[in-house]
Amino acid sequence: MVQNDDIPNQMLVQPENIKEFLSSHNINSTRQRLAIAESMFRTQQHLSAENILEQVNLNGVQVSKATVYNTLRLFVKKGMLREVVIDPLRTLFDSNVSDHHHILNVQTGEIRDIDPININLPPVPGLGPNEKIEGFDLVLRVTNTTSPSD
Amino acid sequence: MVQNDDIPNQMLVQPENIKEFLSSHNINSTRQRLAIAESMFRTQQHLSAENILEQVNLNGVQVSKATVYNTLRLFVKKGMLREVVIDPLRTLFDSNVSDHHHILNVQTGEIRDIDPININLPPVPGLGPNEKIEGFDLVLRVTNTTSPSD
DNA sequence: GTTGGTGCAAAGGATTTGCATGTTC
DNA sequence: GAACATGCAAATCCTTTGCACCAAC
Repeated sequence: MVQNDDIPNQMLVQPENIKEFLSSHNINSTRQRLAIAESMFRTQQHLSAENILEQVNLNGVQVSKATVYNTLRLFVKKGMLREVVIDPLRTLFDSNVSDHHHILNVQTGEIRDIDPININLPPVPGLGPNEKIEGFDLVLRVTNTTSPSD
Repeated sequence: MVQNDDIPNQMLVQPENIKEFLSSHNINSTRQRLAIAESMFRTQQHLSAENILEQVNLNGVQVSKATVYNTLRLFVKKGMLREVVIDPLRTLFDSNVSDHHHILNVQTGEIRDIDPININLPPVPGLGPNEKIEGFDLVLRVTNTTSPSD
């Protein structure tokens, strides 16, 4: 039950800790995985495989796209990463695996995390007799009211 | 401005009405569009382009996949169809364009519509000063409590 | 015959697969 | 050297683009 009120930087893994972060999840450290993990867990963002590849390359590490995908999938399987289905064009990966929801700015395309909103769902009409609610994904669509110039 | 107050089964378009349904949305009828519209609007489902192609082919109409995609996009643009981003593998199209949300059965993969839930969102913490909530997408993840055998 | 609309083959892009290579015992 | 783990080229699959064809005037 690791839940912070101010989640911000707790999720961020310091570079020197990445090796043990991987090993604590039963993942062998390799050059490629370290580079990918560093890009992924250093900042709290929603990144595509393409984004990760760019960052890794900027750090001077040579990795193939296939490896980026396979590694991100591995991280998801190990519970270190969460897959986010918002953008129909690509899968995004979220290093925040705690319970939370998302804000999508439909103008800028920006996606941000928000703390779990305390919603008590009213009785859901269409629920089958044998179905139990496991959780819910919520995406708030927002627009800019004014030009963000001031 | 064609909009019904009680949308439920009104969305289902009878085959003989499909032509005028299209023309009322300023869409010319063609063999391909009629076939696609028939498959899409006859039943209330969430269908992928692939699904539509299968149905159209079953009805003995020859249409290319590109045309299926382009036609579905056209229908979305005209407000006849809604794009649903839930499945990371493919885009789904929902013939229910009224305000509503979705149930995803994580075991079966089934997606169903539910009526708009009357949620009053508490003040959202991470909202920017210039951002206004336009709406929200809600996906309830459900599981089967018992085997659905009885 | 020119203009605009329509359908689709081919291109493009995201993701996965299968295999070659490296590592461990 | 057998068994397993790892990385990536090539394959696959979803979706879009660009252009050929057709109809209306």
